[in-house]
Amino acid sequence: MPAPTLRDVAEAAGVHAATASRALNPATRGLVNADTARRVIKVAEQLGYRPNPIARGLKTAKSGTVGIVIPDLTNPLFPPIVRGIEEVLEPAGYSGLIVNTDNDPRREEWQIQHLRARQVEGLIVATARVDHPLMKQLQRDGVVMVMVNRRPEGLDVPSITPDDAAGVDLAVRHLAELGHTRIAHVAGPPSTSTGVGRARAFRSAVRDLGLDDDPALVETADAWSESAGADGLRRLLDSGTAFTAIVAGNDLIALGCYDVFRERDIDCPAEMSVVGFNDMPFLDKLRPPLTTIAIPHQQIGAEAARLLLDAIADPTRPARSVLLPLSLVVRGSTAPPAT
Amino acid sequence: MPAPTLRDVAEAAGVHAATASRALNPATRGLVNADTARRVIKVAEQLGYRPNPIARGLKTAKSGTVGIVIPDLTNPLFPPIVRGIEEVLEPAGYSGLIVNTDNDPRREEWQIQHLRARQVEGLIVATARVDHPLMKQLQRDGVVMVMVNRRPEGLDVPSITPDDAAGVDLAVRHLAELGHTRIAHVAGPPSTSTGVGRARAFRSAVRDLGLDDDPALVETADAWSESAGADGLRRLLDSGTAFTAIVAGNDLIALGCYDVFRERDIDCPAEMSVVGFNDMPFLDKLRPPLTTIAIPHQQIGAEAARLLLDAIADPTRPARSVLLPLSLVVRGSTAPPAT
DNA sequence: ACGGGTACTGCAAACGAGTGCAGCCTGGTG
DNA sequence: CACCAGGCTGCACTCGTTTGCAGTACCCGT
Repeated sequence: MPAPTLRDVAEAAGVHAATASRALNPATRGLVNADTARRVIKVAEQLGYRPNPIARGLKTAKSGTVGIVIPDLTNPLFPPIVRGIEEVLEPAGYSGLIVNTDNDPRREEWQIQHLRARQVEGLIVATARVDHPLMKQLQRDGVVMVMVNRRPEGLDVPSITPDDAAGVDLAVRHLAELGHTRIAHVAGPPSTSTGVGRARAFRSAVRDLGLDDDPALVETADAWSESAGADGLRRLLDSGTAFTAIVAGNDLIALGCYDVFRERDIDCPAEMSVVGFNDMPFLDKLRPPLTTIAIPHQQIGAEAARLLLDAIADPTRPARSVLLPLSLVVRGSTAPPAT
Repeated sequence: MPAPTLRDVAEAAGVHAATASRALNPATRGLVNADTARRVIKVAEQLGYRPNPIARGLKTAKSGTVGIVIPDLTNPLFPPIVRGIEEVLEPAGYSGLIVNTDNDPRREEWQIQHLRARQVEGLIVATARVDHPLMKQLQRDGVVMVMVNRRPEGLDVPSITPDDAAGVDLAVRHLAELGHTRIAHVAGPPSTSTGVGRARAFRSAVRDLGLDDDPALVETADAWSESAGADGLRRLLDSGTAFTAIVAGNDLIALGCYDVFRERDIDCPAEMSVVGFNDMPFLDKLRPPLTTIAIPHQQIGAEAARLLLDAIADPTRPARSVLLPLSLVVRGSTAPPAT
């Protein structure tokens, strides 16, 4: 038997479809006699009626879906964010459509086209680059969206980002307290807001704490990856600059540092300390376990979803952005410098 | 300006909406004059017309979406599978709706209800338990679905599973070749088909190779988790049974073993070898890097999606199931037994 | 008794696309 | 010249739901 429709319910309850519709919708229930409403609801339940969101969407121009655009679901950074998003979307009756862009702008554009064709009511975007024409375009088109994790510059869009500056400060301060004075930074790619932001924060933290602020101490990796991180550290080491600790742009870059440690027989943490960023899963299983900055991923997702729902409800509301506090997780990769 | 509709296109091309519809649909294009068709298509392109899948879905009772039911997206096992799924869904014009069940049957039921309400055309289910009444129910209801990774017993549903038996055999054989004769198994929970399946395969591999087939050598963990794995190994160790190598039910359980090694000061691999199962990311970064059985996750997902699309196209086609081959990845956690 | 609320409920028209059926025109044939 | 077939195109209805408007019935006050 096909799924019961609103008409079936109405008929069974002896009312017109319109009345049934009103009775079933909490917002319009007040318009119908309380008894009638009760009866309709009971019948609907008995028949196992489920409103057809497609038909509803056609009429209301609302699909009850939002697009979630991430570079790569396989990156352990994102699943918790997605969890957070769904956690708040779901009770609100929304579902998320997840797409991967593989960091490919063409693919991204295609995917977003596709999402828009599917009538998503909003977008949660985790693929922001510093200069991101597509995002500008979307904003002009009046697509409601919120950025997570990263954000483009000069674009007035709500965003949820970890408080990178505070995080970097935490890392540098920790190393300073251990006694390090020459601390290096292997930064993320300058095409990402997080890359430049953390680098900037690093310099200022170093200055604030009165440590050696030597430009030679910062090197940028050209991707958020292990191998790029390893390359970065190699360049740093080869340059001859002296340092006893490293703040890595993120955990993957820190992992790259581990590779170089092994390759060059550097003892971590005895000879060299390193702190990561993000607190990916399983970092505590490394040898040595990685000291890192923890980001409330799930909370980021949840907050982003909340912002998006707000924006959907009232698109005129001014963009609001949230900075989430981070925390330092001390494990085994940091120690006082060798004397 | 609102998105152009079929009517807009028709009007701009000077034809009736019905004609435009036929011209745009490759299947019915033959019904309209080739020139007219070309004109309509061109106008559609110029206006940037995208058919509204909601409206289309209403008429055709097809939503172009399939549900993907997984226990927990945060488990690194699943993202690659999801990638694989989307990889084949996407070119076929379908999208996937991902839901998490948290291994909670009530939640699972609720989520699946929700998916069905959203008119998904099929389900890819990764949460199968050995005895799974809900799946039986769904099958009776004629929901087309395919199982990935695990499968319930006594249910005639297409499924894609790794060839667990072959994988376990690979692991045991590897250890045997290194010279181990007393090999233990920390199995996954018996409520999952993979748990019992691998345990069964373990016993038979051990027998085949003529090693000690001692029931005391297998202990079951009551979850696929690190802590459950650790508990399992502790019980095994405390029982006093002697063994020099462990086949873990999966990588997380192996990770739990690592915890116990540290806790009891056991040197891996010198005193104890261990091999995992699944080849999660970052296993190579552990100390020692974990030897494990690699599963073609992405391929599993892709294959599952293909099966599902087939089943959607022709629901009468008999259930077909696929067993995917595994491979052994030798890293640092296995070595010859201490003499 | 009548006018004016109020409280419901039904009617019908949407939303955007797909589709059976009927009608148009054209060209060819007898 | 009449007729028919075939090739295109348009009409109108449908999918399931929402919603403005109109209508009915009832109650109240004057």
